[in-house]
Amino acid sequence: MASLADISRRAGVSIATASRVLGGSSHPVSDATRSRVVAAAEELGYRPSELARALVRRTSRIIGVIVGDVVDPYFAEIARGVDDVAAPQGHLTMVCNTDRRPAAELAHLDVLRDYHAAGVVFAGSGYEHAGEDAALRHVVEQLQAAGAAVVALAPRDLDCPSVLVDNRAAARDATEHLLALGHRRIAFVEGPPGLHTSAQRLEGFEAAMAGADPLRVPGGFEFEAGAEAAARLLEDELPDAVLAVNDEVAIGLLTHLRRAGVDVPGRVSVAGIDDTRPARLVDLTSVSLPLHELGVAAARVILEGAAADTVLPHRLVARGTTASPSR
Amino acid sequence: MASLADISRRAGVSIATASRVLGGSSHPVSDATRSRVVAAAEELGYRPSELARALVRRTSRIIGVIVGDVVDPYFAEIARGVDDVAAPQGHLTMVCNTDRRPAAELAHLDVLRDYHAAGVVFAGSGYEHAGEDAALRHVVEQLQAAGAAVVALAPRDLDCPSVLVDNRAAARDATEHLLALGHRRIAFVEGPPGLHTSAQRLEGFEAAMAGADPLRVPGGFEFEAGAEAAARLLEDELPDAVLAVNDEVAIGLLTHLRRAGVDVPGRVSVAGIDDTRPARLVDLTSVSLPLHELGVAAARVILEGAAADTVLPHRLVARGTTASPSR
DNA sequence: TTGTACGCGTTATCAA
DNA sequence: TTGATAACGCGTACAA
Repeated sequence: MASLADISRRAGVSIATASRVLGGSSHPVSDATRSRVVAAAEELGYRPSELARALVRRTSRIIGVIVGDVVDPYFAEIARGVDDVAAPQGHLTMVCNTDRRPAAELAHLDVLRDYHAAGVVFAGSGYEHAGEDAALRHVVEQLQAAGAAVVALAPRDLDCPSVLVDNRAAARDATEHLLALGHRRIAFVEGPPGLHTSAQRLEGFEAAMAGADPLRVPGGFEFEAGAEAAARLLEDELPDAVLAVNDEVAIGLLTHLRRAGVDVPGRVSVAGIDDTRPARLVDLTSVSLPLHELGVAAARVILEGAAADTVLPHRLVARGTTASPSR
Repeated sequence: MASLADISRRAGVSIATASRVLGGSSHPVSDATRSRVVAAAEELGYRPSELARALVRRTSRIIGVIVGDVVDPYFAEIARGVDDVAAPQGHLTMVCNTDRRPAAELAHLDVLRDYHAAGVVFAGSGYEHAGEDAALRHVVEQLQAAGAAVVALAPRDLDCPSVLVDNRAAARDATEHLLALGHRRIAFVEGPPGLHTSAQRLEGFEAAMAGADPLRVPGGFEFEAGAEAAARLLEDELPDAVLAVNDEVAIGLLTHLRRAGVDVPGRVSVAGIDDTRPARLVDLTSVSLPLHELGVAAARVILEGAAADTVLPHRLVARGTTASPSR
């Protein structure tokens, strides 16, 4: 690979001038030499070393996206949004899988710092009173001290800008949809305990159910949790409707109920939150969250210094799994 | 951030010795000084700069995964597999989204080269007679010349090791499943034209249908293509069964058929290939491909020099969308 | 307008 | 066993 030294030699100029024209410096260079340098670079197929550049500039063009699981469409959509604005600007998106383990998160953050990442996006929510919090805050501070922009796309106990959705309102809207259809006995399948997002969605549900008869079932964020919740629900008396903390769980629930011969939405209505692609596949009523936009916004905050601390809008999408009680 | 120089000063040794103990060199260092260096590093929270290290070693610990779309579970599973072995070894996984455009692929490869990536994984298939081929081969050669390991997980006209699945056999197995159920008029919804994978799956279908009555419908790799294929099928006489080039298309087909009031599998059987998570969600018969393992294998080839040019096994998974013709 | 020379943080070669 | 010192490839203050 041709280096600046090669170019300068070939163009008969100093390494500094070569750097100035090729690095897009504002330092004046005569048109004559400029074109000579450009020609030489062209001929040798010059490409600046991002490594060397990052070393001296003290910041690379790497953006890390911390996700719980790339395979989860919630995170994939966000990652896609980040990459859609980062890639055209020559930045590289590092999708860091934490497998939903705080320790893995920490490890990834370390590596990101070692590469002098330009920015870090926390795609998922943090835990309330997490033990790793001190260590986490420490790395984040180091990252920021090194000039990296850190953005959170879900509630986290971190001192950084954020772009959020209103989880409480999302859950409330979904619950009100169910109420408006005429349901009264509504169950909520909860998310993983301790997660901010879980708590907020539960709050939204309970707020909307004030006065009514709120039922709570433990759950999680994954398909299996939905299936288990369905089993539990089937043991007791079935409610009129169920709102799950997210689509994944709602689909697990839906699948299990239907396999057990329960008519959805005839006997029970089912709704989720997130509106990821699978929701559309099974015609699930859900609350559409601007996931791709969340990623786009995060990238803009990092690369263009866009304003942060905003809340993006969501909207309910009524589909075939919710209906008025049949009588 | 503390550098080697800081450590060496604090421990009262030269930069060289500090590097030797902290960099895990085999060069002998007395236990006394070694512990002094370790202590100093501990106190200052030393972390080697991956950037500087990569610059001198001429290779970074970055692995690029070229995918058509991270949101597509096919690619997400592969990326996850790569990361699952790369992360524990301190390597960073760069998921590069090409949006299925060869030009974007090229751009990403350029950047990967500029960062001296340790390896590149091509997750998706290449096009037959693609115009970008010359440029592509060129970058790949440069990458390899720079010491990067390149691995393809689908047929590509590239001079590099590969870990594959047998697409022909996968399509054949699915077709034979349909035949074994008693279907004769079977349609195949094709993939994007020109893609190797599309061609191979079609071949497998036609091979199995030798003698029978093969029907072909143009398609693609996405949900919408399945819906359109369903519309087209509904115009003419419906076949007994349909095999789609992948799950995504099969699900589009399934959804559209059912919305049109067609009984699946009562009237028509539907099957896909890939067995991504959505297939399980809608109880779709499919051919399970070892996607995660593909990613794992690629990472092992890159990081551990594992043997390549292997073919991983697949297996048919019969579910609720296929059944014998009812009469 | 151009060039010299130093620094970024490592690794590696060669002496001592 | 330890230490100078030269790369690696680039940006940039300073000098010319």
